[in-house]
Amino acid sequence: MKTTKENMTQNTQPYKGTRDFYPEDKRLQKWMFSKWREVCESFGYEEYDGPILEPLELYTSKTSEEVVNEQTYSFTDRGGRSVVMRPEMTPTVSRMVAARRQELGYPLRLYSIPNCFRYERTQRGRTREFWQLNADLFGIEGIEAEMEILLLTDRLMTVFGAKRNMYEIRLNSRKLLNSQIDKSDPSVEQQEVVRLVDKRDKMPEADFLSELKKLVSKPDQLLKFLDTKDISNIEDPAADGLKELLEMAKDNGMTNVVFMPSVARGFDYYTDIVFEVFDLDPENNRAMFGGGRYDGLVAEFGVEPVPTIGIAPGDVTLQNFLESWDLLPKLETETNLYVVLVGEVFEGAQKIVSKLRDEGVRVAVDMSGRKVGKQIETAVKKGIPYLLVIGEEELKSEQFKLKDLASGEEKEYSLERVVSTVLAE
RNA sequence: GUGGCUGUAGCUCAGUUGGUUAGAGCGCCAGUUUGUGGUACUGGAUGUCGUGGGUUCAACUCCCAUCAGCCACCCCA
Repeated sequence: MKTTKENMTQNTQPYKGTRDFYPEDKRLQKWMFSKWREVCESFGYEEYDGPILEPLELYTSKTSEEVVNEQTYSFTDRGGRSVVMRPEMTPTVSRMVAARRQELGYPLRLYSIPNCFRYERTQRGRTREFWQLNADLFGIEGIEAEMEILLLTDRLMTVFGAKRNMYEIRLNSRKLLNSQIDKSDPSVEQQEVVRLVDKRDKMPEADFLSELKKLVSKPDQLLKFLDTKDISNIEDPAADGLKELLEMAKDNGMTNVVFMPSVARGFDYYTDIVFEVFDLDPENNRAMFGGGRYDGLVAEFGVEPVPTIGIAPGDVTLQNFLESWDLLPKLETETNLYVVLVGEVFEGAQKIVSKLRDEGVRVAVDMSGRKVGKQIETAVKKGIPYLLVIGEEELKSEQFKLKDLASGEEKEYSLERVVSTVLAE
């Protein structure tokens, strides 16, 4: 059978919206995830995981309608069940908490880094498979939970080298927003107004106003609220928590936490405090990720409610952020030593190599039989820092030529010195 | 789902008002007498010009469709 060029290109491309992770890409991902883990664990969050596949019902009435109806990868399994590949993690973790509602200790701190799938048109910052950190705090009703999540969010940015002038944490409250909507018109459908408010910055102001007038008979009260910059001007009991939270954030030196009445978030399950982390780079001015309180979700599984607040930063948006602020590190290969073989010494060299591995050196052996120059080129290409030459002479003398590939320096060492030199870095 | 832009070697691109053997740089491979790379020199491979159809004596260049990528909207990580 003839393989056509067309087939070749199709076969080597990853499926639309997914990414192949070659070693240099995977290194970056591992680096980001390890930072996420480091920060979460420093707050006492424990890692969990759940299945990629979930029954469709898990998402109906929990996630936003559009996400469930139009953006899921779904299929019917051989038993006739509707199955989806998880578009987000929150329903899964809520299900898990509900299942062991009584035996889990509260406050319960959980985090996970799941890959999620959404059938969407791809664009900057948006793929069809993505990873997101989900960190959730269960069992605390008070504003202290929000405060912890804000501190966590802040660290999740600064751990990557982000400065406070690079991003802003914008706070609002669904409860407050709904209360303000009620005041302007008690009969109005809150959810629709919330959605409209969420879109305000992205549409012409005139359109926003005319849309708003369709939904609210007396929009002036609401507009006044939306244009409020200083929360202390708002006299509404629903704003109390927010005021307290802003005060606490300020006391903790978080100068980039602000009140933003237009922040609403798309998911239906949020109940009170919501927030978004904004990239302040004018070239990439957008919400990177958000979070908020969703006190009702666990109770959807028929158990007593568990107050919950969580955040979910994504890998793609984070990477865009780090790129635009030049915060991506140069990551090197995990391998620290490349062994060049000269002559028929493969078997003899294995004993040396095993000793090196026993000492914790990560060694790759070139058994290609190519000339030394070619073997060195390969080591350089892979970015391996050290090179060890093993031939008949070395096996006899037990003295080895260790080459520092960056400087080009080469020295004769005993195996012991090889180990200590290579691991010194 | 809606709209805009783009699609020529692995990568970045050039390719004249359609004209007959499609180019450059980088990269890649090989060699410069066989145990040492990153410089230099020499040589080499690679593309049915995203795919399919149409117009034409002739298409990489024009038209249509399709796929893919990018960007914005929608939604959201």
